[in-house]
Amino acid sequence: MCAMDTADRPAAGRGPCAAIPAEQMDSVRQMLDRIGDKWSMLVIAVLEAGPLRYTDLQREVPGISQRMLTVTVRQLQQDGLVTRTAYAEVPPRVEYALTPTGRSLHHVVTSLITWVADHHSQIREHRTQVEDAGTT
Amino acid sequence: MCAMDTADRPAAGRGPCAAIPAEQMDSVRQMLDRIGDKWSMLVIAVLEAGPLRYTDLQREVPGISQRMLTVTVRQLQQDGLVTRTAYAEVPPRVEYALTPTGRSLHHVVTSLITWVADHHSQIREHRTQVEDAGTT
DNA sequence: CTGGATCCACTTGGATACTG
DNA sequence: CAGTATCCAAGTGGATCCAG
Repeated sequence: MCAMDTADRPAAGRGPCAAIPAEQMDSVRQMLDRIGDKWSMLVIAVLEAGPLRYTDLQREVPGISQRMLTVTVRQLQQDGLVTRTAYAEVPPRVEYALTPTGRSLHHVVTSLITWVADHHSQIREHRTQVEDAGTT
Repeated sequence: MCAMDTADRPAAGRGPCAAIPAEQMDSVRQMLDRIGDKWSMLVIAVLEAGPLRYTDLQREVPGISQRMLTVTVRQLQQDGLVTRTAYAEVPPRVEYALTPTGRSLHHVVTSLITWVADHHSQIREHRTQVEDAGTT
């Protein structure tokens, strides 16, 4: 897969499929601002196992504050990645679930988590090595 | 992986492998703070096509400021994702390239870009729909 | 050319308290 | 239970000037 088409390569002539088609560039950046923030990915990952209510969601994503949970799910809702279903019951119950679009993120989330699992120790190691090198 | 099985299920007790192993949870969050920031992914994506020098890098990532480019590449360097090679020439030349670890991110970057390409218009659409609904 | 350094606006995110 | 509102600290990121 060659990252979409080769519309134009104005920059240095670096082969047929240099990087991102540069039109996508901006879209990618925008979406990174959304799903690449501190919590969205985690919420999505957690919701992939099935719908969850507010409190459960907060418990499944350790460290998230009420504020950020609220903000995050509302954004994801606006983007059409999750749905919010409120049941008018005596103890209010609200359930969040992934939309098909949200579920389509599965592959991205999975590959990310897999990668992190494979490399995070290596990266932490390298980070301290660099610090130690400065001690010389 | 287990995060994708049994889509329907009561919310509460969700079994032993609900989503992320919860030890990974924190690692994933930390790494998201790194590679999920505004520019790292873009820089990595651009570098996948081959080494680039500072100025070229800045041109290939439209919108990035000098400061953020410097900050970003330095972080990626600390994490062992890119290398920085300075040539002691008359006009200083510095080249940045991916390390094997950095290259291992390829799959993540690719699936992300692909996903964005597939869904960003849909998301933008949904976002405006929500806004319009509020106008009612 | 390749940055480092500084100033500053804006955003993110946590803590807390309060509401339906 | 499921939020909302507010305050506040820290970080992000852009612009600009400066230096090797």
